[in-house]
Amino acid sequence: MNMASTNILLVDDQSIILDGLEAMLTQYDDLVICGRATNGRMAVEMTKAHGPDVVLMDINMPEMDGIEATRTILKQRPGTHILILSMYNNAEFIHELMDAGACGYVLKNTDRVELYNAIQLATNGRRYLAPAVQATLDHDQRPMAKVREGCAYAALTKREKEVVKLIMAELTAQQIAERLFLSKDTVDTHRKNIFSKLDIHTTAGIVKYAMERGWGEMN
Amino acid sequence: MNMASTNILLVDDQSIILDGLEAMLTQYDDLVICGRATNGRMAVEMTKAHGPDVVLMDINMPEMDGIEATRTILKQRPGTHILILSMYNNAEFIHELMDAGACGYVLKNTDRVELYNAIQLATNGRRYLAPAVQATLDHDQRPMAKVREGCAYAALTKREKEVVKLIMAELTAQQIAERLFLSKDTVDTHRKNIFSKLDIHTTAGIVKYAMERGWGEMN
DNA sequence: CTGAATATACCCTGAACTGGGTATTTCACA
DNA sequence: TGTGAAATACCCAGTTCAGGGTATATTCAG
Repeated sequence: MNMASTNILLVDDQSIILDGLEAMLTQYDDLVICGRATNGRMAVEMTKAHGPDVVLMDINMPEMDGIEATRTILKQRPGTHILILSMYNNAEFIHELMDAGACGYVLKNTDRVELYNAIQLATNGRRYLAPAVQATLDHDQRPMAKVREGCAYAALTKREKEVVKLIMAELTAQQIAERLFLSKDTVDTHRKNIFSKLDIHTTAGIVKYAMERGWGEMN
Repeated sequence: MNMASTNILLVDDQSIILDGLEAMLTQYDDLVICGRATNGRMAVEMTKAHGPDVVLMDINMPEMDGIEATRTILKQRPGTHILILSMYNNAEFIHELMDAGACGYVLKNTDRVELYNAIQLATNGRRYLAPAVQATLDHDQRPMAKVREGCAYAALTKREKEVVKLIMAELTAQQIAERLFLSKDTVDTHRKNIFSKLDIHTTAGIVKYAMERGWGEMN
């Protein structure tokens, strides 16, 4: 064999997508699905176990998201090529994943041909961004400092994440305080810190932000 | 042939999912993919053109969502069997789709076996709800009146939907008013009517609601 | 052990939201 | 033709939010 086949680890929390990807990709002779994971933690473990050439991974997942998983995987096996497959064309995601060392970013509304091409490029360590993703980066004229702040979502503390979840549950600061046995002022402080970290300034922004990251289904 | 094959129309706005479903389902000899649509309007047209036995359809789509599409399709071809494939296990969705006449409701985190079984049942006009979906219905103890109100989202007027979109864009009532050349009072009125129709009482609720319906990506 | 991050709590102020009304015009549909 | 829905606009009152501070324990990693 002049060309070794590419081992791919599929990572997505929706198994219908895993099934679909698997059925789609096994049509290509040079691709081998060496494993499937349904969250980031599992992806990290399976990468350690199977050493795939390419990890094709979603971002929004329970347990550990695709961004953290990317960082962790590349810390353990720097040679791994990680290709992100997300429904969100979002500047923060893209920046953060590229920083984390992901090899490419394609959208779920692309077709199989583009996906296959992206996988080929990823296999060879070449970078690929879907055209729409590249456009998002190009049109994102915010100063890098602002982008960085927006990227800080992973840096939300445990408590802050709890507050976000209760905000999404349509509770007021007062109600959140009661639920967490805190002062309303403390909840306000948390809220303010969240705003500051994410460079967001309204409740609507927080909820949108959280929903884009799949927090609507969690816990 | 003692058993005619089942013609299936696939409907989802993410073509990677269409590709995946197609690759997965063509493995079954008795299933034939007779068409693919990427939004509700297209689904309606293709149903008219191809007369599929089963329509396998997502809910969140641009142009026309899966709920409206279900109603329209069943008005035109009452014999069509519509199977919903959604990521959201949401009581309002389920109620509304069952009322609209959908044949079943499965989640995107189910596996290919369950999907195939659901398609078989749909083909024969039998109803199927994923276990988790059934559980959601069982645990939804709200009086039917409340559920009905929550189902009214399709009844949001054009203007109300515009307001929702601008709320999601993190604008205040004042800013929305300026954008739409309205009085701030009018925007407040719209907001109140939205709350009332959806049985929601906070901005967070509106945003969550809209995000669940895919309005985050639209327009 | 020490410094940074976290979590807690309070103050103040003005803007915005939420809920309760009422009322007019327009426009489609029966 | 008239009835109802949609869109517009206003009033009032109380609550909450959002942004600006400051401050004190506690925790945790280097």
